[in-house]
Amino acid sequence: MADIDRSNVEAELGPGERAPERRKRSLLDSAIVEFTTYGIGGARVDRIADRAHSNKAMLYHYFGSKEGLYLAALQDIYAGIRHAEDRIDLDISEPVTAIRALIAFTFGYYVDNPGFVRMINTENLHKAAHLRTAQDMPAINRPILTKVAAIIDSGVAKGIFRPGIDPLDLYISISALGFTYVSNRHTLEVLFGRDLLAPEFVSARLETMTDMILRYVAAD
Amino acid sequence: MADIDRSNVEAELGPGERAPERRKRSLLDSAIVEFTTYGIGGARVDRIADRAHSNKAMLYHYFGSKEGLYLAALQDIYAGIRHAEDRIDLDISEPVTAIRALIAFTFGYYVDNPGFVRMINTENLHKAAHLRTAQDMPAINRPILTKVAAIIDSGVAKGIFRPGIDPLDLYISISALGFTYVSNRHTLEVLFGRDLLAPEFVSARLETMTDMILRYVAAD
Amino acid sequence: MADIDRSNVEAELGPGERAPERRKRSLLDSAIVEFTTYGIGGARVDRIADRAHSNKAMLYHYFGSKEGLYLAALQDIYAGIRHAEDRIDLDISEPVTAIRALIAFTFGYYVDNPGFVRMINTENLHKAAHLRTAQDMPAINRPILTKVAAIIDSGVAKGIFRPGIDPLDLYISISALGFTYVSNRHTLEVLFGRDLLAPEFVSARLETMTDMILRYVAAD
Amino acid sequence: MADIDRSNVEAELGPGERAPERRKRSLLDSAIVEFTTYGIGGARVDRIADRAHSNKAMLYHYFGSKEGLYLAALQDIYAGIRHAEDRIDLDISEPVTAIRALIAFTFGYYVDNPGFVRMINTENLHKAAHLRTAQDMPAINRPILTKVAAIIDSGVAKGIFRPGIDPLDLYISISALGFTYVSNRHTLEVLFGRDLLAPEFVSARLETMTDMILRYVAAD
DNA sequence: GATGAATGAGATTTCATTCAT
DNA sequence: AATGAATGAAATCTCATTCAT
Repeated sequence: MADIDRSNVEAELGPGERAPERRKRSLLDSAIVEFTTYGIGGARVDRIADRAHSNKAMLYHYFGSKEGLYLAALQDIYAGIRHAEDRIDLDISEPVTAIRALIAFTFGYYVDNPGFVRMINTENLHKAAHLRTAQDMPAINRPILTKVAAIIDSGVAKGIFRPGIDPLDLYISISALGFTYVSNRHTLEVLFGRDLLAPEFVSARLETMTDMILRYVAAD
Repeated sequence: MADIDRSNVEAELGPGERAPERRKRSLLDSAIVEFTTYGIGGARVDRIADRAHSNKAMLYHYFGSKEGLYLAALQDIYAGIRHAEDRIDLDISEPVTAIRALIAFTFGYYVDNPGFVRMINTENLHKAAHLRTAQDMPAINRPILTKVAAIIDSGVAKGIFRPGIDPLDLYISISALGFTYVSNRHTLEVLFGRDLLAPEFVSARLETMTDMILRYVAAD
Repeated sequence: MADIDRSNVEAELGPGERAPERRKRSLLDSAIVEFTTYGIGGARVDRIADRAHSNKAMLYHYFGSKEGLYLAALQDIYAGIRHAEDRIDLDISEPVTAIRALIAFTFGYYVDNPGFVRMINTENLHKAAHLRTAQDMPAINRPILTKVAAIIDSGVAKGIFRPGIDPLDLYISISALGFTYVSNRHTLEVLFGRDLLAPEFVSARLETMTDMILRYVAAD
Repeated sequence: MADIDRSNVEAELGPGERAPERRKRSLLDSAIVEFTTYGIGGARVDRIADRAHSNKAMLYHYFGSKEGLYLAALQDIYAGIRHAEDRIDLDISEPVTAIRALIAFTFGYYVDNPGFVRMINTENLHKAAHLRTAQDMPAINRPILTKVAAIIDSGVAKGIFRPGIDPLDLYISISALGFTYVSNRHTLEVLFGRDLLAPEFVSARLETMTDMILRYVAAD
């Protein structure tokens, strides 16, 4: 599955891992591909089982239903980005550098994990009905907001960022500039004839994003 | 169908419209709701026919297949925004005002037409396979790029915008800042607990977007 | 379907009957055979559809689910005996003759409609869970009790039956003497080596039953 | 398993019983509950194993297949009643007392062992196909017929019973009056609104049965 | 002997599409 | 043009049985 970087998750299982965990893992990976390719209604449990070199009975044994599998896949997707976010190394005392790193990480994650982007879109088409049933999502996602706030505060304290910027609003802007670029690249390509994921355009995009955010937060 | 503003499309039919056109219209409207709610694979032709107070045989008579109906719905969605874009009144000689108007229109269209946003997402999940088969999409979409370019050129000529800004890149930024906000509002709400479509947040968002774009294009 | 006499039910449909009613009828008949042969859990919707020269989709269209079909079959079975009971011609003024006729009818119905007997058994194995959901069963079944009571009262008034006999208790006795004979005939045959449904044993049984009931109700 | 009185069967195992016997015993008990609740087709080996606090592999180890387990359960059920019948203490020289005791035992066994009743019904729904494969059923069941015949003969000899009564026919009548009462109590309750197993109705039923049989056999 | 994991075959149910009128 | 009925194909889900340890 080229689409999705699973190395962080696999790493949680040591050499003592039991086979069932590997089974579940490969079913989950297969499910993510399937759900993000065909949507929930279009996904086929047969294909999911086959792609995982497993069988439908196992899938139902572990996840109960197609919907249960989707929910597990969704939570896995969020666990993946949370895990990655925890590892970003930000030097808060250098707010410009820190915000550059955050932008680069965020955009990079979207570019490297199109499955993540597709899963978020799929879940939004369902009005987040499944995510709503998951536990503690706000708690899990608070850390990233805390990081953004710390960077803003540091920049304001140093007099290089202007005050009054809302952390969530800024985070949404950072996310949006990269997310739509990746998410809508297929229709944009048809409409405007540009292959947005060509390396030169990806790096140009990162530059635009960074430039735009830095100018936005800069003290006048 | 509260979700989707069809007034512009309906307006194309005059008082002399024939009943079949109304049939097709209501099937299309129903299809858009269905496809954007359940995805292509999850959409049910029964529900589409019922919601349109029509029947499946009519649907097949007019659109040939579920896929044909989807394609028609997709083209209808794009016809809607093109139609709206044609009507924006931009005074190119006032580039700041013009770009403000363009941002407001773009964001407003997404907020007012969630069906549009959902359809774009659905089509991107399918890697734009259907849009690719539609004729002349680039030609149809060139006008909006031309407008952006004209605004940039005017601003640069006046010395208030900096040179070197790529029109498509700028347009993607404008679109992205609003699109993800609307598109991902459900998951964002669950993750961060803020109702993004509450009026005060919508207007705050427009302000952020405008501020961000204007600072980005401004000559130093 | 040799097992079940459907002539009374079929008769309700006149020459103006619509095809769908015939479809439902043959699905019901097939279902009764299937459920009484294999039980609810052992019944196969494939076989039901095939036996009715129909298809599974129709079955689901009309009855919603296997369980829904079972419920419809159960109600049909009870409608059948109620219908037949309504037609028994009893001369209350001749209580001995009347009770003979009632016993003969009851036993005869069990012998002629083994599907009825099997369905009752199946439903009792399920603790009447489905029958409980059907509407107005007590109301539908009151007429037979009223008949038994009228016969008893007439006999008592004439001084040939003894007083104090509970109608329901008597009806259960009449039913039981024939029901178990039909219902348990297979195990009884294996255990005791007698083919209970051989004509001579059937008529002997009717004689025993009649004798037993008449001696039981007789004034001393 | 409140339903089924297993004390007599358990008693066959002495204090020296080995664990495997207890395993088989609890699998059998669980199987009887399962088969009589859901029928053969509806029974689930998973549930049987779980209810016995055992596992499916054990079940297959001991009984070979679901069908084999059913057969074992069926034979166990018959062994239970045969065992109990062997213990009835009948004083043949007092035929009225003896027949009263036989009636009371028979009805009591049905009331106390609903699992027995349900199993007989289940097997009859399958046309006794399994019982037929069991060895020597007629031989095993002859003793009860012998007892009935002895009582009749004694009564006739004493001039208090009339001659010409067929022992099997009489036994079927005794059985039937109680069996249907227990077997069909669920549907009867729905149809006629009486809780037949309430103690007062159970004892009234025994009285009716006894009265009916005694009047039937009485010399005129 | 004992057990959790695994699976092929088959069950129920659904659905896009077509037909008859 | 319009519609309810019909259906083959395929979907989701289940289950008796076997395997590996």
